[in-house]
Amino acid sequence: MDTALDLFANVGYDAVPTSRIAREAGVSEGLIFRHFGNKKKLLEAIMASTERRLQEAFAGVIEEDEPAEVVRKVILLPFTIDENEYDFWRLQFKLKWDKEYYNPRLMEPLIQKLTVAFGGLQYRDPELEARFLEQILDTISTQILREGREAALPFRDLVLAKYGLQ
Amino acid sequence: MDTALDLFANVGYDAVPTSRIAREAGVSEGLIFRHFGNKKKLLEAIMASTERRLQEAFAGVIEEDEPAEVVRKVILLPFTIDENEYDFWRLQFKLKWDKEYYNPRLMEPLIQKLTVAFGGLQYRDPELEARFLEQILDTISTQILREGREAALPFRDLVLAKYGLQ
Amino acid sequence: MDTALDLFANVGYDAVPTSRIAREAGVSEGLIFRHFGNKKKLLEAIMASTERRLQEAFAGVIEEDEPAEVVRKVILLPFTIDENEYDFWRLQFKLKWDKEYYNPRLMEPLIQKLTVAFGGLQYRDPELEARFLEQILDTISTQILREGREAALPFRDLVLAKYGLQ
Amino acid sequence: MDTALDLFANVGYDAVPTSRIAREAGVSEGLIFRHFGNKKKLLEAIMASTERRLQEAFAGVIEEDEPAEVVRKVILLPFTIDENEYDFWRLQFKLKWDKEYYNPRLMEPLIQKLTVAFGGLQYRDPELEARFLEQILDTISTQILREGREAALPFRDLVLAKYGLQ
DNA sequence: TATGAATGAGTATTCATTCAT
DNA sequence: GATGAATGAATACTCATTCAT
Repeated sequence: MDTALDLFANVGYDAVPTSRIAREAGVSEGLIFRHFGNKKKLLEAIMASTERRLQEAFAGVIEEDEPAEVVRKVILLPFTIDENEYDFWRLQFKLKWDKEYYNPRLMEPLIQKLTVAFGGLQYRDPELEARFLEQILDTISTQILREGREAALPFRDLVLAKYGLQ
Repeated sequence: MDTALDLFANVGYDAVPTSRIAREAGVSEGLIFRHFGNKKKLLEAIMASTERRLQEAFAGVIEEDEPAEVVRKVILLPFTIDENEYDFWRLQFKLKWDKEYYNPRLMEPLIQKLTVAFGGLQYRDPELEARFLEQILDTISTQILREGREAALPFRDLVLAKYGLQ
Repeated sequence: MDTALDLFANVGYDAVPTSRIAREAGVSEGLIFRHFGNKKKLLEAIMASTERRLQEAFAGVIEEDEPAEVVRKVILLPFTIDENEYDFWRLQFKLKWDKEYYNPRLMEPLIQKLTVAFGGLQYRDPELEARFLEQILDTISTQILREGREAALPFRDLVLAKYGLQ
Repeated sequence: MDTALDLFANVGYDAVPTSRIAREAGVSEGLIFRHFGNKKKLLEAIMASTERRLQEAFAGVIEEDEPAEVVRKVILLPFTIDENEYDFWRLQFKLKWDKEYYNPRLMEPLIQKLTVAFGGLQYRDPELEARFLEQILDTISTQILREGREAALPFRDLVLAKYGLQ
């Protein structure tokens, strides 16, 4: 699964043959099918952890109750991703364009938490503001995944400033 | 090329066989290769118009000189895309994750125009602000391409308001 | 036809596409088919001159009547081939292994002339001797076509000596 | 490999599609590529045994030390080829015209053995004589492969007689 | 559990040939 | 007479999947 994740994320699901996954993983090609049934189910097995990983990532935000802190923690969220998980998130972003794997529902808990926070901070349209910040997060995450954490630091500070934080 | 663009954008370059492109285009498969040489060159032929299309899209902004108007026009830019070109831009966004086809240099003219504008508007770090707005553009464009123009209108107004416009 | 001869002889009939023949000949691919009908007939058009070329090559021998001179001239025959015709004969030799194009009848005039000559020279089995010398000719021709005229000179002298000539 | 050898030898490498090889061999086409990588490597796998087969064929000659016997055994060599190997040698002869597969070095051990033998027999230019006899071998082999063993017997006896043997 | 040989449907690409101009 | 766009059957090769061991 690690090898498949690496290849799916960096080469592409359709572009990578199961023979290559097997070779680079050092197992027989047959084993992949014995284990996962078929190539698509291998992808699904990898994607299955998405919900759990998101929950883990959101945990710190969800248990925070001070509105300004919620916003700050959300902005810092993309920088807390473990570098070992970059491939996983890269794959997520790539698959966003395949309707089949795009599930906007997964971000809802974060959106709701943010909506409450922006409500507390007296924003005119808290939900719109929440959805907008989520998009900015998306953008910053993309930059981190493509160019590395360092490259995104100026944006982080700019966004924090725009929300009157730090 | 139109058929290929449609399929590459909505199904995926690697996921779509040349036989399908030929069938849906109503030509023989051989013709594709006679004309473009190979599948990759067909993609490149499609992508070759990127620079020109971007220049056309940017034209209205580039010739504007009033700083606030520059910013406003940039924010409205994604809404000026012809719906016939949606497939083309969808393909662009999909291929962003393929290093081979990602060329950040293409956005530089817009970034520079915006930098000058934000300078004129007394922003503290005009270039950073320009690059940030470009990211927001990216976000809004993504939303338009995935959910349609209407869905992005609230964001447009929010962003305009944040920049003190309208 | 010149280009096709070159390519058939040096690359191979099946290995060379008509598109390449057309390109290297500087004509359109269509013209080949307009002119010759199909690829095989192009080959046959080239091969059609075989009989005439052989007759021309044999002419000097046929009109010779002195037995020893006949043998000598036959031995020297491979060295009289015009270098411009090497491709043609290379093609002949290559096609010898295709039953379809192998026509042993063509050598009969030479064999008969040699048989008479060896008869006059009191050889025990003139026809066998004639057929044997023809094979040696074949061998020397092969060497000339593959390594050049110079490389075959020692053999020529050896064979002349073996037949008590020069 | 047996089927491929048969077809390459009797139809031609370029003229025979891998699909036909697979069909006549009773295996799937994919297996050919799984096993040999590509068509050319299949040919090379067949040709790889050339050196060994030649050594086996030469063995009887190499261990002979009596000069006249060496010459006799060389002349008889083409008649000792197992009929099961005719396809293999036919392929060799066909490929002689492809520079890529023509390796004159392989005959050197035989040439050297013959050179020594002709030296012992007081021939004026032993090496030239050796190379000439090799050519005659080539001629006789060609005849055997094309017309069968019987057809070449008269030549065998003629050549033996010319070298004062039998 | 794990392998690796085997498969057959598919995939990009080639090629001889046709045809309208 | 000559072109070049177009074709479709074929061709080498790939790939997900199966299966006996």
